[in-house]
Amino acid sequence: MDKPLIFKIEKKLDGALGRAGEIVTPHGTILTPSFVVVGTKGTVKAMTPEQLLDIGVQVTLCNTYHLYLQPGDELVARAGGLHKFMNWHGPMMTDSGGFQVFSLGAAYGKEISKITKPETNPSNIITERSSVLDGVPRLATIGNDGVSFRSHIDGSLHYITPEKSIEIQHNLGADMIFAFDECTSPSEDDRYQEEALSRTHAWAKRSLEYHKSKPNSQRQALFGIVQGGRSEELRKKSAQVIGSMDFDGFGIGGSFAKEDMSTAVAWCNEVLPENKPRHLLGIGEPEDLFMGVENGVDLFDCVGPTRIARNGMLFTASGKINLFNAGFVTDFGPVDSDCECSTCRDYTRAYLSHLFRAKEMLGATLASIHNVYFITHLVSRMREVILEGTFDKFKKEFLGRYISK
RNA sequence: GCGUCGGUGGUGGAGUGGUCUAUCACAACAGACUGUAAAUCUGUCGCCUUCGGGCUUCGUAGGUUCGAAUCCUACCCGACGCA
Repeated sequence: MDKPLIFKIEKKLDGALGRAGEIVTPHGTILTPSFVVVGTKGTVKAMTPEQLLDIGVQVTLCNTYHLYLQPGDELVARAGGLHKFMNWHGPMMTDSGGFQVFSLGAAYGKEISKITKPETNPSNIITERSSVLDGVPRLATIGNDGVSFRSHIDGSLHYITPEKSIEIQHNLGADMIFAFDECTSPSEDDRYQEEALSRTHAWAKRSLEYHKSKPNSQRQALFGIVQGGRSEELRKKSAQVIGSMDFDGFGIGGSFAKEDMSTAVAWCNEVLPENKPRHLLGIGEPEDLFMGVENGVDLFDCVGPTRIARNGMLFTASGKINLFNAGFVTDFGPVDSDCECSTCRDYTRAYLSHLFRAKEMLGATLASIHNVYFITHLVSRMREVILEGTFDKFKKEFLGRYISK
């Protein structure tokens, strides 16, 4: 390969931004749209890479910030790179640490995350930006040049700049890496959104320049990240600015109010170059995946399927179920009778219920296998129906049955 | 038989005269979780309620006291010790 990434569109959705295609990376080809399973610390929690392959997972995403702190990116490089270190030999992405600017900074200690609820508690609104919140020091503070992080593991102070993020990601060696960005909350005011956006753009440029100056740019693709909050003007401006830089692909970032998400994604993808892959960062509820695919997203990653699995919540064709609920104690049927995963084939709801109540770790594994299978196959099914020309029908059938809470 | 200690809500276990429906933990019952500080977090957890409150509980039965899970007496039950 003379380029780190080749993207081809096979078929577009009529009258919409959606498309099916493929991304060729040094570690294999990803058929898109595709769901990227998150393995933050170099492991998809509770699962082995063999299980991921059995399920049909095509690509994983690990985190720069976490691996930099532990075990350290230089150690991973000495181990021969992250693919070898964690025994995942397929396509891999790393996030830049940009999300931790948000989750350990402005969002620290507040009930805000990727999706901000409209009825959010007033005390969660971000009113000031000091490094101390109610007497508790935040773990991240933002400067124009980079971000100071306090390690959540041992409290030590670290400073990450766009160049540092890329350097770490070069040491980790993923096929697709991300520019360092600042994710903002929708509750920030317009002035702050604008200020943060210009910082993200400046950081994107620095990330790209540093990346291009290194030989790793021959084998690692760099994605720029579009921000801009809920403003159409800022989203489109960001898509324009980031889209015009020489990135190999693009991420769409931000923390959304649920009802803003589809418009924000559409604004970005109307402007972003069509011939490069787009990744919607951190989104993974079934209804959101349909929205994203329809609006031209090729890749999604999300901690949801694995996190909720570990907490006993499983996807089914008719909605999520909580295995802790009393009714499942004696339910000897499969988790989802329509599902073909090994958990549904070989185990019952009653057994999983027992494992969770007994705090047995196999419960987390079996539940994760199911949820990852469910979401992975949902998205790959979306690809198939785009190719078959029956996306709308499939969407209607699925969402007609699936009750989201 | 005598003696000692002890019997508290589903469980363990605090509390030893008023602020006690009774700390806390577990269990149970529900809820949340979207680029993972997450095998985590939150709520409920005697009965009734028009959500203001009302009623009933600390082995059983009496008693002392303005007031008892807390003090006294008897009984029942358990553990240990001595016969």
